[in-house]
Amino acid sequence: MISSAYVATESQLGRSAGREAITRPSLMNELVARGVRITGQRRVLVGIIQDAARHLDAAQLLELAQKQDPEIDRATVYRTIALLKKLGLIDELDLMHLEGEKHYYEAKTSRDHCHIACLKCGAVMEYTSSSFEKLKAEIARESGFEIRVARLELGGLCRRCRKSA
Amino acid sequence: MISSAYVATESQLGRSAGREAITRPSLMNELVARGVRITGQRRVLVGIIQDAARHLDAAQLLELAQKQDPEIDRATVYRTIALLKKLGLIDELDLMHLEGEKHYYEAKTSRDHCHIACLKCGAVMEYTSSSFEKLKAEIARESGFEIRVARLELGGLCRRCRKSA
DNA sequence: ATATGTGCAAATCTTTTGCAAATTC
DNA sequence: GAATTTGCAAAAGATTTGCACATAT
Repeated sequence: MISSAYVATESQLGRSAGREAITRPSLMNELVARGVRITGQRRVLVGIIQDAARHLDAAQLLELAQKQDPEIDRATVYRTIALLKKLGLIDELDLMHLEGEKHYYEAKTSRDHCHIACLKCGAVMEYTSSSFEKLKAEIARESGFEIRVARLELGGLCRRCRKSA
Repeated sequence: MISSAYVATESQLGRSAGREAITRPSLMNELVARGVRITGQRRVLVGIIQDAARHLDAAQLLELAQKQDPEIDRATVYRTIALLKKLGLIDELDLMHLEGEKHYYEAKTSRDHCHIACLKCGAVMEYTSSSFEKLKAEIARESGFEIRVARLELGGLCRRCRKSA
């Protein structure tokens, strides 16, 4: 079993100097702004996703949610994820399928960022870069597509695992 | 149900002038070179993946394989995919989960490329760019990761669907 | 009051696994 | 002949769905 160590983002570490700040708009506010009906379950689930220190999959989200409201059902979790995804408020990740076929979720950030997962220890690092923005613009221009979602995921060996190999 | 129209790659269209050529090394040769045991089933499956005009999921691969050898089993398909993936000979894609949670496979190309899927009609376009290579190099440098696999997938509206919208 | 969301349980879909028989080197 | 691979059938894991009841506006 792979450990789920988690390497903080540059921005979390305050090392994003020189780059635009990354913000995560309030999911609740977004829902209200779009006239989405607010239920107790949605409050709980959205709150957890918003404040999560790491990427959660549906099962983990359910587990955390049930600590606040034991009645919350698996189905509600999936339905809420589907809603947020449809509204473009969360991003879905695979993290290179490090642990089975789960999907992981995170509140959408103001700028797209990529995820690098260590194939050995499972550490996940986030990375933002203006080069990524440029690449997306280039692809949009040359392909004629209007890009709605972008997902860049990388797998490899983190610094520590490279050394110990 | 989303149609699975498929927009050819630049390279397939011969529009890759000015860029390095994209090649798909022979999977069979690679297997032999690595001393992998060659079975009838592997010959069939690898041949289909190699020559596929579009990205196939496990079920489609099974279906095509059974036309050549009705005895081939689902399990063998998955085991072969796992083998090829482990050896780094194929890439796995989600195509933004346009149709459920399937995974799609393709023989690895000499250069990484990204996939843009139309969220409306399901068309998939491939795109290669030196900017992508540069971005990967930048990420590797700044993150300290040794990158083994890269997957860039985009979702949006293709030119045609933008117009008809 | 009415449309919408929820829990429950069962169903679906994709992928994996144990094991005896078959195949490859 | 020994090690590996296969088919089969069953299991596992993730996600979805129908439906009667509950809830938000």
